[in-house]
Amino acid sequence: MTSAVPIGVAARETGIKVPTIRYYEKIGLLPPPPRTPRNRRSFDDCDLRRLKFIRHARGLGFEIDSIRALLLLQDNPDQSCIAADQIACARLTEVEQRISSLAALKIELERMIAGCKRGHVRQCRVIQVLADHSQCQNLRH
Amino acid sequence: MTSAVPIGVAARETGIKVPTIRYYEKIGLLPPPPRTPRNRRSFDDCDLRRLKFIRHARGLGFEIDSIRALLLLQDNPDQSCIAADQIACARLTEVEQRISSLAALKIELERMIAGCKRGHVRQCRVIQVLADHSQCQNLRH
DNA sequence: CTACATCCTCTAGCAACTAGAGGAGCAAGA
DNA sequence: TCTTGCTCCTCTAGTTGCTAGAGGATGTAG
Repeated sequence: MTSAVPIGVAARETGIKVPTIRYYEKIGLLPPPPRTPRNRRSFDDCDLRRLKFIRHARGLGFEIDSIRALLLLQDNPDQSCIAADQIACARLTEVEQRISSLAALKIELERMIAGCKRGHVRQCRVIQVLADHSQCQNLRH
Repeated sequence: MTSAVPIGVAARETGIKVPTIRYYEKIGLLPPPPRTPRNRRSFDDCDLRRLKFIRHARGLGFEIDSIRALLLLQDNPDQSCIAADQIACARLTEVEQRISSLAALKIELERMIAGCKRGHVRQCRVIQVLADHSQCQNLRH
């Protein structure tokens, strides 16, 4: 009903910036929408749904290639969804690893900052720890 | 004593790849080392320490510009170290924010995956949630 | 009639590297 | 002697996911 909106409206509705929408079209995430006689892109509800899907997935940190795979699955609803599950699981693993490595960094940074007496650089614990990795508790980085 | 090593050895000692060391020189993080008569870079202990400092800071997620500032402080040990402290604190805040947003993503991904019955894409919860943001508990992303 | 908004295309830039082309010098082995 | 292999050099272009800007067309409002 409301279909056929220009790119600016599509951007407002989906929260994706205008150049980014064009970029998604260029890399083939979004099928090229039809053009008006004045050569303007004209997006329908289906395009908007697709754009929202992309935005949501990007918000969850999925890479463009994963999103491409997820969209392909969405386009073929009779397929098994094991692939979608795998992509989501892989992303979950990534997120878990990232969280644990950031947690370690947090501890290191806190130790650094706590040790700093706010005097001269010569005695600054932040600089000292950076200069000498062996002063780190956590050896993973 | 052991000074004056070529770039390959410097790379091995510091754990930074050869092209990356050249890159750091190019962007001015590392002063251009002297060359041998055969035009080879020759790194001394001071360069190696600086490279290790950079590697450690990169490992902690500091951006190049922050590292530039930290190195400048290290080069002037009589200055106050408040600036170093501020850079570290800013990084800590970033890390904390990143952790909490990743924690939210983790919950969302887990909910998604738990809801998936591994049947057809048509009923796949992963795809459904991506397609409809309102099904998300967490509205931050 | 002019200002403003919206759209179009195309190119170039960001961070922080990484990969590859194309070339040189030197030592050890066949 | 020749070849293989290692290290080094410079330079350019690619990566990811956009973002910014140039330069131009068209429509509407005042």
